[in-house]
Amino acid sequence: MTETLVELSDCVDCPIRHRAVCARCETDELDHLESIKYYRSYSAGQTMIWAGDRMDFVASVVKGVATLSQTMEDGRTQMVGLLLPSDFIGRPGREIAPYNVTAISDVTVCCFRKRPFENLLVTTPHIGQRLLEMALDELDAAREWMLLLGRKTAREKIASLIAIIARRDSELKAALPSGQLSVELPLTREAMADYLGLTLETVSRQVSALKKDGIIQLEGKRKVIIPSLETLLEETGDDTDGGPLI
Amino acid sequence: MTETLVELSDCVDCPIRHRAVCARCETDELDHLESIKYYRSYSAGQTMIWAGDRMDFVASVVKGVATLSQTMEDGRTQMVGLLLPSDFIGRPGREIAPYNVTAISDVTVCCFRKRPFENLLVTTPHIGQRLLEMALDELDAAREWMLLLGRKTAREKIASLIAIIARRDSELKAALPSGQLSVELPLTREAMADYLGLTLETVSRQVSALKKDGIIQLEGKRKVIIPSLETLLEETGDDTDGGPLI
DNA sequence: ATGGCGCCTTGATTTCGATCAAGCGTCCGG
DNA sequence: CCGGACGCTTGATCGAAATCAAGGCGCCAT
Repeated sequence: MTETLVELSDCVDCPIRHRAVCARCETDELDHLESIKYYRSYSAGQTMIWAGDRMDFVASVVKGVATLSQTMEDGRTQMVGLLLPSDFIGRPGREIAPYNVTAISDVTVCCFRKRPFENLLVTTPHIGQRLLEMALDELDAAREWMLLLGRKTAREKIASLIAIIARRDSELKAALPSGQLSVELPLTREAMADYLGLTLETVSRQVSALKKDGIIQLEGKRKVIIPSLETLLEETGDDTDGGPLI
Repeated sequence: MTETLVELSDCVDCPIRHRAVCARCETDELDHLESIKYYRSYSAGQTMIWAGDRMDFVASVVKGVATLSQTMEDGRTQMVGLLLPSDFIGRPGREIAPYNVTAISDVTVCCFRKRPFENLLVTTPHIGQRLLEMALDELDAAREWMLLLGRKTAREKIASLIAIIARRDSELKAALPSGQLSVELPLTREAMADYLGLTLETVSRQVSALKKDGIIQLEGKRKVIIPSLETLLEETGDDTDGGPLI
């Protein structure tokens, strides 16, 4: 479980160095972080944090995909966050976790003990600044998501999800999103349903429908080929220009 | 429109002084803010900012209620934020407004020119710290809202909305929320529908149903009397203990 | 190899909320 | 005083997604 962590023990070589909460830190600030950090790994399917748990750390996702979700007593669950490498877990000043965090694939996180991290937040403004930026980005994403949940049809929801994943994939690889591109869905049908506020049956049906209509092609259950991003975007219901919001 | 603003020209006497973005500022920091601020008023129903507009200011709501909303080409709209006194409008570093901001009642805002405000953000950490706190609070609210939009029934949505407004009302007045309490809905049925991802007809029907079932009483169209908060909370679908999340 | 399990698909039916439609009360301006 | 706009309610019908149900495929462990 805690296998080859030697390879990522050094902040300078960290794969998420430029996007995570530490992105703006100078070398000496990194040294402080280095001294309070430790790695932890979880295997696919494992619950990393239960809602209601006391949390004595905050963390950055280094590798893998995790979800943030809420569950009602009768079992209805809604995903409220999708955590990818460089995303932040936890909230400074908060004792009790309000959501479940679940590893969707094998996940490695870089943890900071909460108290020392909170102190750093006061002393090194670069961390707070970056954290604010990340929180505002998440807020934007949450609001786009709210439009999806409240007003989009099942088909539009599926198309939007595929587009969202494709977009993030392509900005990760810095690949130009023209022509035919393909995406590996990191989610099961059930997780997609929890993301979109649907049932897994509806997800399955709508994926099949998009395939039948030639909007997407499937390779196995998880790999999606997008012949034309244009066409896919038309199915999302969003503004067609898709101009990047600044 | 810009009538009696003399009365709120001084930060020290400001009604939102202790909750807004300036909450943590020292007297000298307030002086800086004072020098770049100006008030603006809007009347009920007026659109304050259009999505796509260039924004050269950020602002705090001082008085009244406004909404943040997104609209799709075909007219479907989803509210993504409800702005009450002390809430913040705009994002440092952003040029273009991504959402519509609409005054629901007569609204007064305290504006800061964007560039000077961004400079203050770097020089006075208290503002950035408070802004981070507010952003994280909004993120929590957005996530609760996502559960509502994705998984709750129409009846649960209505009950939740009334509970949310009642909660905020009572913490504003610091009134103890025991026994019978009453709430003035600041929203039309249509605005409630946009908040909840419903149609206005469904909102109307479910409000009537809650009334018929004795969960709430109505005084006029807008004033809601809650005989038992307990009973109302049972209708929201949320965890019954309702423990305050820290 | 075989049985079981996890993940997914597809079909039949039901249901909740959307849509279409009519009408009520209040406020406001002519 | 009247007409109309606005906000709201209620009824009838429709439809999209949920629910109920069955079965397929790939994979692992016995």
